[in-house]
Amino acid sequence: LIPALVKLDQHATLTEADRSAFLDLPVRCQTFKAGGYVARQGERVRSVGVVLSGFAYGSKVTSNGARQIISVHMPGDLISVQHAAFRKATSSIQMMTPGDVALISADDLDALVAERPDVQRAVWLSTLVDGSIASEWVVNVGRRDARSRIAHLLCEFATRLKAVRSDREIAYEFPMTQEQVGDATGLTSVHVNRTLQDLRRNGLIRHDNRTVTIADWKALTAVGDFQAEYLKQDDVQAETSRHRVEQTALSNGR
Amino acid sequence: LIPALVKLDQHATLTEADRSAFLDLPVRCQTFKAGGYVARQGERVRSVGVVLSGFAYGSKVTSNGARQIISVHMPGDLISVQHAAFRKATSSIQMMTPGDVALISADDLDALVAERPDVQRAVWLSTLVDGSIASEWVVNVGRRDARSRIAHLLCEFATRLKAVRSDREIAYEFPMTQEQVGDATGLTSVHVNRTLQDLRRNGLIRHDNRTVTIADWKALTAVGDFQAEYLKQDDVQAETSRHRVEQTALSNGR
DNA sequence: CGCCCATTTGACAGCTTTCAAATCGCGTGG
DNA sequence: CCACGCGATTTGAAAGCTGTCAAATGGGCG
Repeated sequence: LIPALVKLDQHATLTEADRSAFLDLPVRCQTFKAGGYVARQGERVRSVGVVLSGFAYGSKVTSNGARQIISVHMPGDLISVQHAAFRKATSSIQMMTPGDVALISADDLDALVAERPDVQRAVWLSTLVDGSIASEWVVNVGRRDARSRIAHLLCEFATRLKAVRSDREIAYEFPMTQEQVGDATGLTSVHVNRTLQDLRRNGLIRHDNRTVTIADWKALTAVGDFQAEYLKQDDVQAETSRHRVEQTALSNGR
Repeated sequence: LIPALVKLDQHATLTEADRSAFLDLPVRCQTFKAGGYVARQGERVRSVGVVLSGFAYGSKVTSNGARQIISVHMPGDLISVQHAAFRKATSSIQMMTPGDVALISADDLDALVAERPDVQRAVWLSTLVDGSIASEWVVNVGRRDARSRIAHLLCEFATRLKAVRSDREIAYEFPMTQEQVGDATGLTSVHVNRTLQDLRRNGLIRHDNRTVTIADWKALTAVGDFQAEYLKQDDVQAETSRHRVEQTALSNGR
């Protein structure tokens, strides 16, 4: 649970007791293959998840069979929190790549946060960031053309993966197929393909297989109309938090 | 703040002490005219709001000048919670109609929820519902055609306004201009106009001025691919909560 | 080496946008 | 009480971005 704790620690000031109480939560780790369901829309939900490795995504399917990806979850992210809160999955969550997810009983988490307001606040704020990302996605699919939508998605990934280093080429593992990019941006895989080629021809990105490299960050953020503020990842604070968290983890033998 | 308390009470079991502590929060009421800004994107935010009357909406503007409405807020809704949590507005919030908003200092709210985990949970869960709505909007603008998008929006309004009564025509005040409907659904006002006419010609709705009446709820939900579960408004519980809340309010003289 | 899934390509259709311009609705001032 | 003014609604024609439908190509894994 350490990667999740690092993220939580960014959002609230947790005490050592808070941190170890969180780390002491009983977890059930589960390994999924790509495409495996962590939750299915409509099902009863009894646990929240923490992505330990790999990528996951949330999606809904419309009555005419189209799929829309509504969220992407990276290692350390809490998933299914909204589902667990109401004990019902309002969307499906699947693995985008093979990976491991730690499952925490919703009852256990409820009990923990009822006892520890700062932990509750940290989890809460992490869900608020998820909401902020969702809002930006509404803008992305609602008001941007294909070039911008895809550019924006690539920028979001780079930022969330903390792959952005000033004045250097940015490269990262990009786990989505072109069809999934289409499902996330409200486009067809065919058009994603053509748009990706266009981005490549213009020297903004390169991509071979599963790795994307952003050749011109400034230009790509301009095309994608990307401002990172909505992700509000305070990296400085994250560094200090990681430090504190690792000490906690060591002292707890995890 | 009573309407907000009613909504919060749906999400957690609050004690009398919780309720009166919430109602005792210092508030500053402010009257806005239509179009007035409750918050501007990028600004520092020091308070959360409660819509007392009228409708509000959140929006973002893209670099090429297009506006996307990302949320609609109705009387009783908490607004700007995400902004207040990070003390910064990541979107603008404006009134859609003239109305009153109660402003609560973010510091005061932070202090309250730090003391009262159940209140924090209630506020948290209300923001999770907002997130659920935002996710559904991603689906709406990403994967549905104009007819469905608009039908879905009308269904969402009817449900959130609790205007749905079985086997009867549904009528409610609809505060959005066609341009705003376009901004919410990712369409142009011109196309919204044509699509509304289409919906009307097909006998699904009628609309004069600011009031919409849904002539065929079943058909409109089918066209809009609308399932109300994601709004998870438990009306039964809401009724009992309202009862409790009004007692609290009376005993506090509000 | 072969199968399967992801990527790529082409031609064409179609939903939505664009750009004006006309009309309507309604609050305001005369 | 009626004219005026401005924003909202309507309408038309044409352009455009994106989708659809196949079919070919490519790449990775058993």
